[in-house]
Amino acid sequence: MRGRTLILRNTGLFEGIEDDEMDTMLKCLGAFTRRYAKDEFLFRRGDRTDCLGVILSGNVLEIREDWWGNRTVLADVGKGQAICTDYACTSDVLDISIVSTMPTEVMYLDVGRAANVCNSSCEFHNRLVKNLMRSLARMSLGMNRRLDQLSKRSTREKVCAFLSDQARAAGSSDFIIGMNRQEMADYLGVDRSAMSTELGKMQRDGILEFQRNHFVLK
Amino acid sequence: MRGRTLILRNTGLFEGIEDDEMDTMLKCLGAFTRRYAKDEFLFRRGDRTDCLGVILSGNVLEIREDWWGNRTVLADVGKGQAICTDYACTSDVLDISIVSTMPTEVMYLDVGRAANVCNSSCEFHNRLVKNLMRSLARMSLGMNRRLDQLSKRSTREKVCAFLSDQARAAGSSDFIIGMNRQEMADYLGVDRSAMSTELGKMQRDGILEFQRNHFVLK
DNA sequence: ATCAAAACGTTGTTTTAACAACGGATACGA
DNA sequence: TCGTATCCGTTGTTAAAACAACGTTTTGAT
Repeated sequence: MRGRTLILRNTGLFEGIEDDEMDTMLKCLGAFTRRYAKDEFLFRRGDRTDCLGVILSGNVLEIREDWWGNRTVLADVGKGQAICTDYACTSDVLDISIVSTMPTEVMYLDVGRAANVCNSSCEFHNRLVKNLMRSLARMSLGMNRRLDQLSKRSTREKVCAFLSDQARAAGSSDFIIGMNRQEMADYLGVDRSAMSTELGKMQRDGILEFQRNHFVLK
Repeated sequence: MRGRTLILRNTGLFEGIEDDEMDTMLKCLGAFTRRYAKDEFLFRRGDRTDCLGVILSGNVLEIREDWWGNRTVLADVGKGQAICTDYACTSDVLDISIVSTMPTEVMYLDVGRAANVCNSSCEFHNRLVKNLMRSLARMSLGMNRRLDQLSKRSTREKVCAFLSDQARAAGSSDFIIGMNRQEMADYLGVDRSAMSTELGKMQRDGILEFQRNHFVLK
């Protein structure tokens, strides 16, 4: 149970809650774990759930399928990350499917119970609710920034928005990014070589300087 | 106060809470209102707030500015809609500014208080917390869908993703959309005429049919 | 120190989308 | 009913991004 505690902490849901309170909390949340084989569906489009899941081990993919059956991998979720948080909070029907890519163990926590003050001595309940809200809000803020980047029309605009956010996150106009060019291009939905060319132009235009992953905005 | 009640209900935060309980709730949330003139800043980048705001009257814009000063209007927020929900929940510094476009009245609610069980008889507290979480999660789901659309490379893929979502929302492959072509194109970040051409091709390819705003996916 | 693989930037070519302009259809008010 | 404004689709043109291929630099393991 010690290993699990560490993984659960990674989700940010249990910040401010002592280790020795965790077991109580988990009971209070109706926690249970489930194992999946490789290539097993955890959820299919159309399902509902009141529980969010924390990946204890293994790996899953979130997949969306459009009307004509075209599939998109929305996210690659690994150890210590959560799934279904949004759906559990809204009680909405899932419009995605979730499938394992390897043997996977998931701990489920009932969100409905989290939002109800339980009868027992859960003075940490408020804390958990705040953590959950903060987690939801953080996701939302992150997506907002991503939307701002992706909604830009040109490669240059996307790059500008992306680098501005990186600079703000780093707290400086002089910073290092944790992605290589290919990852950055995929993230922005553009071609790697086209982006490389654009970065070159921007440097020549004098609005930034860079070598490899080290950028300075001007 | 009656008019306000109706507007506040529109936010979805007070679902399941009776009208005569509202005033108690509002006190409990430290509610207060503030008026702004036209072109006044409600918040500037770098500010913090513990309160979400509900627009009682008027209109505001959410604006993001990148490192080089390029401005983007992220959202146009009107009566009955909320601002700063995410920032209030995370206590993060705002990375956007919010400015009024006309005389505007805003009611602020302290999110921190919402997540704490108060001493008085607020049995509706849990309800409010659930509503707030649901609201956050709904925003998140909506943004996820939008991201799925915008992250597509080609116009056709974007249109496919968009129409699939519309169909799912309508619960049928035969549906009517509430946007005109220009709005739809802006939403997907593409050119209107290019999109129109693409829609024509898709119809010729037999994967959908449409007249005006009436679509049928095949 | 050497080698192989990965990462990056550059160039030329092809494909795609943006842009501009226009005509027909539709909606709406006078 | 007429006239006007809006909406929509189409076409030809221009601009931009994707694509493919390649040489250099960097990285990391042996």
